[in-house]
Amino acid sequence: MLRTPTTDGARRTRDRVLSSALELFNEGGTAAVSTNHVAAQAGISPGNLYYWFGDKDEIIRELYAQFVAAYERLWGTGGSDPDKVPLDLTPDEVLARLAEGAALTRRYAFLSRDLLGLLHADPALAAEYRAVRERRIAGFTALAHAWRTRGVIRRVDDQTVADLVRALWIVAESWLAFAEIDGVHSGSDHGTRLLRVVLEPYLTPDGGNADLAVDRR
Amino acid sequence: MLRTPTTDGARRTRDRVLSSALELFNEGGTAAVSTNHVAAQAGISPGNLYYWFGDKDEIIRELYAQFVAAYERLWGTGGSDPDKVPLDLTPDEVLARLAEGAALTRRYAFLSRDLLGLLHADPALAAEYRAVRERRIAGFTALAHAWRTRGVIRRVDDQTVADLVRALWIVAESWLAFAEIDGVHSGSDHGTRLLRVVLEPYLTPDGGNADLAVDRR
DNA sequence: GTCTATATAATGATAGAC
DNA sequence: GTCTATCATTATATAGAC
Repeated sequence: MLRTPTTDGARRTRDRVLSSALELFNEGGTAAVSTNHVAAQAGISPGNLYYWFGDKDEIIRELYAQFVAAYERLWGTGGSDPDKVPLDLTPDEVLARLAEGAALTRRYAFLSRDLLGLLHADPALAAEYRAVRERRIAGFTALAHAWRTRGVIRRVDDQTVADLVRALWIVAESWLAFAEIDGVHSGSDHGTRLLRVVLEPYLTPDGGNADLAVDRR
Repeated sequence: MLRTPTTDGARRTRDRVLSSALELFNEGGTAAVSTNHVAAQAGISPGNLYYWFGDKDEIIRELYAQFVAAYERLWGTGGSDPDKVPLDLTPDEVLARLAEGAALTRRYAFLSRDLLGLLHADPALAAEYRAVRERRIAGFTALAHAWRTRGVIRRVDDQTVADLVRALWIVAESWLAFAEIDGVHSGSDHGTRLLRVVLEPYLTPDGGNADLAVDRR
């Protein structure tokens, strides 16, 4: 509150609305939080909020876009195409990134709880979600296929790969909300454990470094 | 509408409120549906609805209770204790029941989308959910341990069993809402496939009928 | 850009007649 | 039990002054 020198002391209001909304949504859920609440939290008038956003759904969409951007920054090659998952990632590296992703999931916790309902109610958000999901599922599927070729995972058929990726996706998007219900909780490694229990049995014992796989344990 | 001979033409109104609410919730989500909408759909006055239910949350809780009752009917022994999962079930039988459960999940589709958010907003519902979940997780965990003892599943440690059961739980509760987002859809076997891809690799090749396990494929 | 003031509508909920 | 009537409250959204 001491600094606002830039030409656009402007846009800072918009950002404050977003961060206020995020905070309130995480606490009370999107259904219980009104634009008035958000404006109050941001320290502006309700009218001002409507100068920056058309309605509540637009705020939600923007927060979702922030989440997606952060997530793709986490997974992307860092290069030109932000949608491509690097095909040279090892399972351990993937699990490490998933652990980092847990922090993001926590930061946008309301999405874990409310997103499915919001998608059902807001076609615009649903369209955005579908587009993102399609790209990312494709990226992970490509990685899984690369792993299969290199013998990192077992030689399961394409349908199994597709199902596996989807199961992992569901767990990755939902584990936090389920964990919250239990009250007190383990660190972000709880999510990682759940993902690992799904992925791990598909990994070959040797990680693709030998031709003969023998049953482990 | 031709028959209402019983002394309580009474209670039928309550049931109509519940079925109307279920229908509207499944269509539009709990957030978008008000008690007024439900009353209109049920063909009664808003005031009358409040004769039968204290508020909207009470209707939701009742619908959740219906869902739970139906689910426990599906999984119970049929005997005295409805909470116990029969320990002699085979994996195939479990998957078969899961397929049946998919129909239930579809019937109460709004729960797949809204439940996590509702739990966060309604402590009473959350308490009920936790109690139910604890019993059922315990039941499935007991079954998994029985399987492990009989060699139906591999000899993984307790933590892995716990994580596996939780991962399956998450997928079972969420797959439908995720599938809905994609638009058109496969039958209820899509959910079964996702559950199978998680469970299947933990099964032993011989289902516990031999002492030596050899790697399959 | 931001505020104040306000319009409009919907919501949850109650009181009392039938 | 059920309805009609009604209320206080809240929400979204806009208009216009500053």
